[in-house]
Amino acid sequence: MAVTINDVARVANVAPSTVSRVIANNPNISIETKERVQKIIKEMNYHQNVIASFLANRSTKIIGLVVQGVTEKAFGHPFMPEIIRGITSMAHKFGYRILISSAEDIKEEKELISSLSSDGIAEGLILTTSRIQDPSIEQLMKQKFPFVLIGRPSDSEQINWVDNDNFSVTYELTKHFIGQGHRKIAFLGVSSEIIVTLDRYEGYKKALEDSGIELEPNLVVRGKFLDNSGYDMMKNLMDRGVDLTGVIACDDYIALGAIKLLTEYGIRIPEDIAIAGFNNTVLAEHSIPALTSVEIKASVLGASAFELLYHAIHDQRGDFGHTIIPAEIIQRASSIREF
Amino acid sequence: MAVTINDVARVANVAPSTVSRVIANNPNISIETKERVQKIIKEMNYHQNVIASFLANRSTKIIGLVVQGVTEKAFGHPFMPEIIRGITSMAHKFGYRILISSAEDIKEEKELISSLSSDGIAEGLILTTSRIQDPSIEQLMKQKFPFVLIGRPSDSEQINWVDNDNFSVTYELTKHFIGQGHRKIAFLGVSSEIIVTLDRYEGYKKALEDSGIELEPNLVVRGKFLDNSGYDMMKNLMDRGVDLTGVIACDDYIALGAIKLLTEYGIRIPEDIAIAGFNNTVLAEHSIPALTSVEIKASVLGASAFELLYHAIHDQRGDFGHTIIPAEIIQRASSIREF
DNA sequence: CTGAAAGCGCTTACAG
DNA sequence: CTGAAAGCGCTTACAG
Repeated sequence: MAVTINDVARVANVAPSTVSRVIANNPNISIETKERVQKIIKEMNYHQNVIASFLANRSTKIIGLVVQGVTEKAFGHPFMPEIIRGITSMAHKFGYRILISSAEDIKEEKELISSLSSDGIAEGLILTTSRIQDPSIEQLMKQKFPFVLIGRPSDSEQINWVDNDNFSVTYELTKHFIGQGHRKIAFLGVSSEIIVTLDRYEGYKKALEDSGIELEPNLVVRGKFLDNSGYDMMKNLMDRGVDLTGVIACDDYIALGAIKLLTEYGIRIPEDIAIAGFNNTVLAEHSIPALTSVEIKASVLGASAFELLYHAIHDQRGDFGHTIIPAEIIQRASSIREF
Repeated sequence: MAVTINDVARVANVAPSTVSRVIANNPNISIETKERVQKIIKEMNYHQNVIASFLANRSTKIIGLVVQGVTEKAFGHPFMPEIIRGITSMAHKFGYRILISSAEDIKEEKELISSLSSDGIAEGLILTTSRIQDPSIEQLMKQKFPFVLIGRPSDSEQINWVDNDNFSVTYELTKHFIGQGHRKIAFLGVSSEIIVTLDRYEGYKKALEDSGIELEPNLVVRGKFLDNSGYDMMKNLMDRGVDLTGVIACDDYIALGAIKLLTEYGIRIPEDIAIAGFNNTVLAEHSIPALTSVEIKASVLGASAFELLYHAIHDQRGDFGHTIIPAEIIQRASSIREF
């Protein structure tokens, strides 16, 4: 039904191989036949069957992207589309396309990764979920299938990954609070499974330490990173009468929830309590007061992930790349007293 | 390098075709050979090369999804991931995967669609951009390539599409305002190219008409649907001294911008001016006051789009499906005086 | 129930 | 500069 290279060859009175060479822009083909064949290709409305050429070439120019699904709601988090955008735009430059799949739970994710890494479609994988001790990752390493993580894994040497400098930016952010006279600064949203939050927590701890402020355990609130639970976390702190003047939340959603609670309690921001979040979502600038946040440059993370993956696929050297994207504190009214 | 069907056949002492039948779960194969072959497949860690089977089968079980890129920022809009999620989860049930591509501008989008529709990878396409008079759409129709639009097109008969009942939900929303005594209701964000906004505008107009309220042209503000320009739109209205007590914005972002301006001007919401948005983004519930919005059920839109596409690919009948997903008004403090 | 053979549509040494 | 042939890894009538 669809017109093939053979149809074109017949009409053009050449061998199929010649048509193939014209398509591939092979240099040693006479300009006349080239033009003639090209004309006929146009006329016959021929389009290359990429699947067939994949098989012959053993190259698909497709990479797989695995994101989390419904359950964790991460797909709905504003930074995910940004990451995807970064990946696709960089991939496009290299002539690559993205096969996107989402997994609802760990089990599904494991199956997904297992098939994506062996069914011959994807040449490499980008994973957006970096948990502590992920079995899928070990599997990929064993298979020597090229992959890149967005988010530093716990055992980080023999793996390609991109991440922000979570430790140092949180250090800076904490210093920003301390510099304004805050001593009692809460830290919301540490989760022992999610490495980003642990890195941020370390930065927070170190900044306190360097400023001679003792870490107060009851200022540190555990909780799911992407949960909408900032309201409850903050309520819990306030209702327990914990003394504090500053709040650093591991995510804007958490910070926004906290702001909502504080507003309801008639507490002024930033006069009574200063607050900051992470990920610089649109929520941050729209918040009242506007929320200080950390711009993680999600699209740059995505683009860098693709670059690492590209090298992993094409360079035989077998070394591993780690790219650190500097995050940036965006100061807004919520954390600046003189605003 | 990778183990093939022939390797397995050799070890199992059967023909490659037998191995193929075992993999395909072909019924007429003896249980003994089946089990023996399956065992060897496991042992040798054989994985089917899907690309080869694509070629032999003439079926890829992949559909393409085209979204807008950087320029229009739509990819960053919270409903886009929701749509993608709906598509992927439904596709997963049918064993399909999604190849996602983003286009930065109309030209790129045209090229993208042209290659996706003819390179043999995707069996069908879902498009998220429905503009007035899209040349790509005409092209696809001419090629008879299966595709579905998310968002009703202007010439809607011979095309598969899914959409909300934008007219009637906006009618209801406007009635909700009128029911609370509002007569001067502004409408923000009509754009002549974007059909959704036109449909919503019609619903607004009809509700006014049915209530005997005359349409005031200077209460209707044009503007890009996804722009962050609600602040400016509202400022313009206020500075011109336009008399109003209600605002319906075609998108939450626009509504949020308007709220920000109103808050700065010391205008109380909803006491002085009531306001509502569309798309029920997380922003809406986090807003202060919480923003009345319209839940468009983006993931259901996505899922339905896949279902239509699946039929378009597999049913030969050549008829066209139109699915309308009822949107739902979520009443919150911003539009309810007695709250 | 199983095998030999042709075919899916392309690519690429090899020979001339 | 061009063609004939083998091959990429699978599938599927056809024959037995």
